[in-house]
Amino acid sequence: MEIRTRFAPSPTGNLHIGSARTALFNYLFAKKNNGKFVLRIEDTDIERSKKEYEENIIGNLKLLGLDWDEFYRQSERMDVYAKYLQKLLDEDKAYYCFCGPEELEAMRQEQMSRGEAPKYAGKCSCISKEESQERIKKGERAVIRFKVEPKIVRFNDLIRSQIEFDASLMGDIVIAKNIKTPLYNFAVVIDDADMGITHIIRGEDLLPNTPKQILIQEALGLDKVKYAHLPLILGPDRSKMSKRHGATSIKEYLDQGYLPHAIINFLALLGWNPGTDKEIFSLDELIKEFSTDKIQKSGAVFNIQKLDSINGIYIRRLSLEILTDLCRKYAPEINEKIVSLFQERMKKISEIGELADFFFKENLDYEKDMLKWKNMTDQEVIESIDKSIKVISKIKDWNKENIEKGLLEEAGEKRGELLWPVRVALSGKKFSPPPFDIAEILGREKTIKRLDYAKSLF
RNA sequence: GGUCCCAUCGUCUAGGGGUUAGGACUCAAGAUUUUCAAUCUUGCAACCGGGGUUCGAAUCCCCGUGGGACCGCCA
Repeated sequence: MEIRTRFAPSPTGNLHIGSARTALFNYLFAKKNNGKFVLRIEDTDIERSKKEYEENIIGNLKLLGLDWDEFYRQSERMDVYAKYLQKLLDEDKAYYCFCGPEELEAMRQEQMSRGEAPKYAGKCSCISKEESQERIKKGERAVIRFKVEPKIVRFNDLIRSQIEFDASLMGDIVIAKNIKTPLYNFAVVIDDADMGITHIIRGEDLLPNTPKQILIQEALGLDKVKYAHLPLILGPDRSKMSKRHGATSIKEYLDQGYLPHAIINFLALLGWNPGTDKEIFSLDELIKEFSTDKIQKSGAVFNIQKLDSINGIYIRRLSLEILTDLCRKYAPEINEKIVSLFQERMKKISEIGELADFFFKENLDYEKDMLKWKNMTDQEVIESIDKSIKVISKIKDWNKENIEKGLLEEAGEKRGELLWPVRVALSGKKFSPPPFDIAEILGREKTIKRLDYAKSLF
């Protein structure tokens, strides 16, 4: 039988880092098994669903390389849900509930205060079909509740093995606001069956929904599905990662200059491992190596330093041409020559702006004391700069090899004393690529101009 | 509070009865550099606690403890 997985986000926000990993695992599992990966937009909540979020999710999924084989939108399938809803109603497996929100809330509070699990007591379950039809006709508002059978629901989770819930603790659940507006727990079950989904891979936060969905599935006589509940991605305080922990959407990381492949690689390692020491994987390699029994049971803290480190590796592997292209987003005037100086210094592409800014500034702004190597005196710095200017003026073929050769010869044993002031004069920074490389790109004229300026500070 | 899930360095993890408990990130030191980065070498650093089972437990079992998720007419 063909393996079919799905990623089913609701378009109520940009693609979340945790959702992206869920999508990735679904994708990997499907591809690994020569199956299909389905993307389904869960937009039954028209209030909260926004087109822009759907576009963000779709766009970022594509950027990450997680292409889907089939696409669905729940809002376009309302008639399907209505059909099944009616079936449940007809078979007395669901009923209309006329209880108002206030009434329900009061009941909840009371139960909570008694230390009980809040659940609907089933007040409206005995209203006859005729009566409820009449009341609805009269315009009374009613939701549809599913009759939850009080039994132990057991299922096998690919990651956690046997799990069981006592359904008698749940109460009858609301599955639709009305016949035309189904709710999450109902719509998923219909869709997963309808779309032939064989494996549901999703976040652990949905574990408590599973027994409800299984019960609905059984009531409708639909095919069973296999489950795999992924551990959550955690913030530094070990709670579910959320906005207060920092950036949570893929877009924010992309904007900061993290590479899609690096993000994928990092995400894969968050809660999964290949069982070997290998850590750098292409998407294809991940497909090859992926297996659910290597998925971790406990949550994984999102460690930005690890992401930085992986991103650095990917940046260093990029061709200069591609990297330069990417850098232009942050520094439009940049060229390959300059980028080459920073390729091994970047953790993320966005850093290029600050790293290379001194190439584009007319005047550098730095403390004059920065020009001093160790405890040089003012006089020594001036002499040192003079020497450098002299050497630089005489260089015939202007390239870094010759500049280096000339300066090094002049420096003799005292490299720091000669080279440090040049570095600062040319870059205005303490940390920079070698001054020879900078000088070469700057050109003789600008190089001397900057050295003159440095001298003028004294 | 109820239900469910989880537990190896600070973090991500390997290891599933006998290991000097391994790797990666971070951090520190060294080599290389005039600096930073990159690279290489070295180092610091962990089996939540208590009981069992066993010749032997990080590993199996039980009980604690700790952490988390969920308890919507959201998904």
